[in-house]
Amino acid sequence: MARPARVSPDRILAAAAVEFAERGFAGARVDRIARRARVNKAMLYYHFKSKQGLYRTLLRQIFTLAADRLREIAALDVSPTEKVDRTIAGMAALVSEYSYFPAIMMREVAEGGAHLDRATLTALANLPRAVGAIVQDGIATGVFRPINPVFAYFTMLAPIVFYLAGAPIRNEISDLHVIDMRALSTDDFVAHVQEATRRAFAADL
Amino acid sequence: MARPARVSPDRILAAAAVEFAERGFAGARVDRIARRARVNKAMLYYHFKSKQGLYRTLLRQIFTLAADRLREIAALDVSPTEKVDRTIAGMAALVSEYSYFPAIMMREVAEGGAHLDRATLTALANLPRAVGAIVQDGIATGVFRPINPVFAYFTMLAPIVFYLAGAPIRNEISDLHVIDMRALSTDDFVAHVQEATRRAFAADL
DNA sequence: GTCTATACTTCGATAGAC
DNA sequence: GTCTATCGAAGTATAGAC
Repeated sequence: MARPARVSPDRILAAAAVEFAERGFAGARVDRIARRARVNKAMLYYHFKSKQGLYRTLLRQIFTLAADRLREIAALDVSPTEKVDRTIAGMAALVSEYSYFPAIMMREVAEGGAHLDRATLTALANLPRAVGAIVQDGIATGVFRPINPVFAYFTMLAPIVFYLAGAPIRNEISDLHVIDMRALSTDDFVAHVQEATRRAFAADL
Repeated sequence: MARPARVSPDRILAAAAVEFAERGFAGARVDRIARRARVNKAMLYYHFKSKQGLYRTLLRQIFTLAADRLREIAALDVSPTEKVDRTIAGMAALVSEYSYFPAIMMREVAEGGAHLDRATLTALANLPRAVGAIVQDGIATGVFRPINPVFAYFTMLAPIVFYLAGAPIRNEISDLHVIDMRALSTDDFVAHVQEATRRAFAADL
C-alpha cells in the first residue's frame, strides 16, 4: 500500500510539471511553482536542492513512466501490428493523464537535452528502444516491410506529440477565423495515425 | 536588385534566430544576440523596440517564408502525390537552409503562441492551409483516400520537424552508448517519410 | 520540516552624449 | 545611427529562527 509520505515533494512535482510545460525551464519561476504547490519556496529547495534538480527529477519520472508503458506493450502476446496500434493509443492515453507531457517533450528536444543528466537521458532513450524492438519484431516476422526502427519511432509518435502539444496554439489560430481547427477530435486523430501507420508499415503482398 | 540596406537589422535577426532556437524566448539573452550580431545592444532596441518585438519579427519572417514555399509547391502543375513528396522534401530543404527553424517551431507550439501577435499567428496558419489544399485536391481527384487535411498536415510534417530538431539530443543520447542514432541520414529519413506518406494517403484500388 | 527575510545576480531596457 | 553607463525589476538561492 502506498504510504502517504512525501506529499509535499509530490505536490511540488505536480506543480512543477504544469509550470515547466507552460513556460519551459528558463521561463519557469520557482516562486510560482511553490505557490501552486502551496508550499514555502524554501521547502522546494530543501527537497530538490535547485530548480535544475527539480526539473531533472520531474523529467526522469515522466520519461521512465512513458518508457515503462511502451515496454509493457512490447511484451504483450499480440501481433506487431496490434502492438503498433496500442503504442500510438498508449501515448495518447498517457497524454490525457499527464497533459503536460507533450509540451515538456517538445521543449526538451528543442533544447537539445541541455538541462538533463545521464540518468534522465537514458530514461528518454528507452522510448525509441522500446518502439524499435516492436518494429524489428514485425520486420523479422515479415508483417512489416523493412524500415529503420528509429525512423519508425519518429513517424509514429511525432504526430501524436506534436498534435497534442499543439492544442493551445490551434485554438489561438482558430480565434483568428483564418482556419478553424477547433472541431478536431483527439480520438479521430489517433485513429488516423493508427491507420496511416498500418498502411505505411505493412509488408507488400 | 536587393539594396544592401538594413545590414544591421538583418544581422540582428540572424543572430536572434540562433539564440532563440537554442534557448527559447525566455532563455535567450539580448546581450548575447547583440554580441553575436556585432552590434551595440542599444541598436537592437533602436530597431526592434523590445526583445518581444525582435522575436515576433523573426517568427513572422520564418513562417511567411515557409508558407510561401508550400504555396509554390501547391501551385505546381504536378500530381497531388508528387506535391506531397515535394512538400516533405521542401520542408527538409528549408531546414537545411535555416537550421534554427525546427527548434523555434517546436518551442512555439509548446508555448501555445504566447509571445505571438495576430500577424505572426496568421503567417503560421498558412502552413496547414497550404498543405490542406494539396491534400483536398488529391482527395477530390480520387488519388488519395478521404483524410482530414489538417490531420494530414501533422502526419506529414511533424516527423520532419521533430526529427530534424532532435539531432542534438540524439547525439547526446548516442554518447551514452545505450542506443546509437548517429549514423542516421537525413536524406534517408526524408525518403522514409515520403514513402510512408504515399502509402498512408493512397486511395484503395 | 517549515517559515521570514534577505543577499546576490542577472537581465531587459533607457537616458543622454556624440 | 551609434555608443557608454546605468537603473530598476525580477529571479535564484540561502541564512537562520522555530
